Amino acid sequence: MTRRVTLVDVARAAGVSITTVSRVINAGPNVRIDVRSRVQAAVDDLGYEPSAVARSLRSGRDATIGVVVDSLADDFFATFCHAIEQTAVERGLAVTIGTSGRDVARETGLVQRFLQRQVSGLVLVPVDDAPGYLPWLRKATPTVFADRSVRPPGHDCIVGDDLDGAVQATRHLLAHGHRRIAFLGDATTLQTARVRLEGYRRAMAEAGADVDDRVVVTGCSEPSEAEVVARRLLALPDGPTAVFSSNMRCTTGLVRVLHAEHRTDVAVVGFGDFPLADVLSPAVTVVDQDPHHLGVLCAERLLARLDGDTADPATTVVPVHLISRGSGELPCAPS
Amino acid sequence: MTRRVTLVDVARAAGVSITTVSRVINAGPNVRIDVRSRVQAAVDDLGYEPSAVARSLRSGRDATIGVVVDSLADDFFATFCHAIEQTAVERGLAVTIGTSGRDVARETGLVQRFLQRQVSGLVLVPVDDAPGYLPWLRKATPTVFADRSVRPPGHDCIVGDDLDGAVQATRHLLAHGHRRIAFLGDATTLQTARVRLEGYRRAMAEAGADVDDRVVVTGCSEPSEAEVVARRLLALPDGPTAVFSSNMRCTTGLVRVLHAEHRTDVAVVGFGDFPLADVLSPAVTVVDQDPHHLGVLCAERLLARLDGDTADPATTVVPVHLISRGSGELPCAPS
DNA sequence: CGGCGTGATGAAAACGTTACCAACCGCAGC
DNA sequence: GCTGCGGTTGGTAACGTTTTCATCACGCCG
Repeated sequence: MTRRVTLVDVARAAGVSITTVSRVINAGPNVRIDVRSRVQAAVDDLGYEPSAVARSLRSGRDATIGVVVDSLADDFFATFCHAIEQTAVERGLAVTIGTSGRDVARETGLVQRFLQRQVSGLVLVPVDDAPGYLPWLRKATPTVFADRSVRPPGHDCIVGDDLDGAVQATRHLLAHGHRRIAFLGDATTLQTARVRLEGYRRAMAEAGADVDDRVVVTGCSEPSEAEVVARRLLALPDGPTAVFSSNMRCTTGLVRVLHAEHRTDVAVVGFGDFPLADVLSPAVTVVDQDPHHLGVLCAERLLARLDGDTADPATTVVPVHLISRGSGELPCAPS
Repeated sequence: MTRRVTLVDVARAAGVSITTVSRVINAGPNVRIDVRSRVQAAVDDLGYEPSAVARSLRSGRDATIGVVVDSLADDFFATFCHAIEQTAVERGLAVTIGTSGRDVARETGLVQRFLQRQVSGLVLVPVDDAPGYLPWLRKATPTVFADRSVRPPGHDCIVGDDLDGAVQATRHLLAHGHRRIAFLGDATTLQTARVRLEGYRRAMAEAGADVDDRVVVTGCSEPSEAEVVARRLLALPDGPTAVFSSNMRCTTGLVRVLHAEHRTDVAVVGFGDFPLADVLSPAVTVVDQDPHHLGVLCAERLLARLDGDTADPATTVVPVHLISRGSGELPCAPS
């Protein structure tokens, strides 16, 4: 276990002071060309690598951004994180990722640990609308909330247009003659789930269609739960002729059941695109959120803040758009 | 911008020395009960949070593990990372993720930066078999190589049984009467691609089946490339009756083309499971690698090393198994 | 010829923590 | 009463870097 090579070692080898070495490392000015090369030689020779930790301590900021998402096993969040990593690494920032599993306590713990780490910035997908850690980060660390916004206002948030997306999806099904449209969604403690339900109800009301609460199901957070619910819905005597599945996990569960039961008569629009949605039979019509774009926007906003952008924090609503592929255009079967 | 609360502040508030505060924070022994509570009160009062950076500098180790994968947008690696994060966070370790994009230079750069950060350990999916940075980390930082092994030996590697998986897949197709079996794979600079091709050739030879090099295609790293190749293969006058697609990206491209051209006569076995593979028509037979399990194994091996396990580094080969779903069991059409 | 900017260099003080060592107290044993 | 010891404390030196400030040599201008 050999000791780490430090500035002191390099300085000694080059016969200069550590200050000079530091200047060379950081391409600072005011170093004679011959000294510079002598130091550089010593650096290469000894295999010196600067200690990011010491730098962080000295500067008070870690060149890292912290990201908290629900889960990395979810294609949406994985793509989102990928976009952030891509954007951040270009700027020399590392990305530390934590998964909350939609658990408030875990999320809070992760944020706390990121702050202890003195990360330069945070990108958070909050489980709760009003996270308890909000006071902890007031002004201290630039933070961008993603996918779900937080209260009170005064924070940067970048979210998809959940309301409009849900309205579009529901209208689309209505336009194809459906009236008995089921809603499948996550727990309404989640903002996205709540807003999408609201959009669904709004579009239904607007069209004068009755909403039968028996076919409005919330609380499905895993595909397996969605499967159970989907089976139940399809087995109803006066079952729905169409389903608006308000998130990707529900959609995969639903699609799996439809496929297993060979039900090609039920129309489906899902919120959130997913790989191979176009290869299913029928291909699945979805409202696309573009997680990659969302990630890029979050990273860029954060980088701007790190660069000193002091504009008022704002909530950016990213438009979503419907991709017709077949499942959403199935006509309403005459009863 | 208020200054950070440090040990000094707490010490002053509690009327003790920073040493004592440090002891209280770390639940150290030899502190009188009343002093302990007085300090604790000051900590709570001032909202003191220990600086992870200072701790890292002092201890010489950052409570972080670095992970480098090809891409987070790939379901395999995303699930893999998720498993690592889950396992690591239980032990109080943060996870910093970098994506190499299968670029050796980027991979090397990421490793270098992780080392500068003095991460406690590394989990790497190496692009190259003999990474140039190997000497840099000799003994310094516990490292586990995942998915692809490295030379020379002497490192912990945890890989799937690519050879056996490829043999299984090819035999499976042979067993269903196919002789003209195409191979679709990534660039052979990648170990996995190379070994899987070897497994394919071995199984073909073993069965006495000819390998027509026109239907052996490597170099497809993206679904879009695989699509182009798949179209070409299917258009051949004496096209293959079956395809062994040696990675998930190829499989999605291939499946997309088969679906678009309504070719349900071509048998397919893919290497690497993917979401909804069971919902396609026909459902896709795959060799499953279980990325989650792989991630857990990597994390556990690394944690063991951090705990001082000094057993000889070893390469663990995780068995893979074939999941029959339909596409691999299509019989060979009589010509 | 002397004052003086200017460019190159070094010394030393942070950053916030932990760990070693010394100091101190009270009490038991001789 | 003195020694020794265990339980508590505090002082201080690291950890490796950046940054401020001082120093010094040099050449230019008045």
